[in-house]
Amino acid sequence: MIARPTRQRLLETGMAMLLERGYHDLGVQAVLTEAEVPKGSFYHHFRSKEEFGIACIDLYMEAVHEGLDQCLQDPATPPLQRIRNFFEGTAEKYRGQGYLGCLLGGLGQELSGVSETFRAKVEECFGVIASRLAQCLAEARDEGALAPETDPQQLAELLVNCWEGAALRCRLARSPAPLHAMLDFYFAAAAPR
Amino acid sequence: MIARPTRQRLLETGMAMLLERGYHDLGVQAVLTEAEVPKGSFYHHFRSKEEFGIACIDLYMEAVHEGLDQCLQDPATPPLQRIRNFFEGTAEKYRGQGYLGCLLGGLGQELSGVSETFRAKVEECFGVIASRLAQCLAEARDEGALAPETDPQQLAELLVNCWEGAALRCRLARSPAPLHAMLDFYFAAAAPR
DNA sequence: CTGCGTCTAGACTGACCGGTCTACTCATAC
DNA sequence: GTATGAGTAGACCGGTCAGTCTAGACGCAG
Repeated sequence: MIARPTRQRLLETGMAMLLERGYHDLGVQAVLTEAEVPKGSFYHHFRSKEEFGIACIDLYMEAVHEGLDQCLQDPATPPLQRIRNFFEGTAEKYRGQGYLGCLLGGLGQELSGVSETFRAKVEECFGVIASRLAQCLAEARDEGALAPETDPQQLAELLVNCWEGAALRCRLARSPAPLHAMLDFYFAAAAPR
Repeated sequence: MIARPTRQRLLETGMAMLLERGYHDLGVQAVLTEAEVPKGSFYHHFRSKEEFGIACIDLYMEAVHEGLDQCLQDPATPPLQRIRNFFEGTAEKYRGQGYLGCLLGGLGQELSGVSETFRAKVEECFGVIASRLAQCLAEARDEGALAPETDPQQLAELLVNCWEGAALRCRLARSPAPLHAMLDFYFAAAAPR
């Protein structure tokens, strides 16, 4: 017996609640109540709240990778458009959550001054995402859709960072406008002159 | 008697500690210990922790406005360069704090899902900053340094948002590189083609 | 001097925190 | 049948939280 439902339910509930409330404002008990799981089960599946938080990030990243898989590997679409599709899809996801922004950005901001574990985790996640985008940007460059002297990794990091800024603002303003404005600017600027 | 020293010391201490630890991880007692102030004084000067947090943001904004005053009103410098100077100065400030990023971004991320007071406050602050930048961008446009069809307010909001993203990443990576990369990209892209 | 408001001082309160503990259920193995 | 171990159940623990309360220090007005 793997008791997948309980553990999975905890993670899904936790991921949603962490996005809304952040880490320190979210008590373990609140997750348990929401997921209708007793405390003993929680500490059976997770050694600590911190480990639980990290596991929630892992679950979040699974979804991100799925999105990247779906968008970035479509050979029928030009590489830059694939990237744009990925972010448009992400914006759509945000909409469904009430424009609460990105879990990585949220936990990264809140915890990176206080927990080396979370700081390193979130930083690593951003690096991984950027690397996948960079691959696609390199393709775009090789096809001539970007200037030949482009550094794909740096351009990808920049994209991720600006996206996170736009996601923060979308969270503050409860609006998708900052997301789309940022994408428009970025893709207009990245194209070779 | 205004007892400026105590109140001021609390705010300065609180501002620094909020930047590092965030709101919920920071106990009132920790601020008191650091500032060497007894609890009675704290609740004499502030009605609650929330009011204190807002006051810390106000103090932070005072410094931001000083920076804007210094940089944006220099008639000897072209408008776009003035803006760049402001952000370079801000990056320098971040360096002195160990690259902990921006207090507005930090508190905005952590609290906007949980406190309407803080959400509105931070959103307002970003709007104010963007408006001041927009004025300067309008000047730049009128001088021909930007395309005539530029919307200064939108371009300013974009700048603020992307800056916050870069500031988050600089906090995560403990490095100024994301800040400068973002500025390079922005100013290269904003110039008319 | 007395009286009063501002500010300092810190013990104290009740709620809630993360985490532990023991007891229990139940499916499977023998 | 009995034993085993994963998972459920929630009472309980020490510690910490934001906030309150009473007491006193200090400057000033009369």
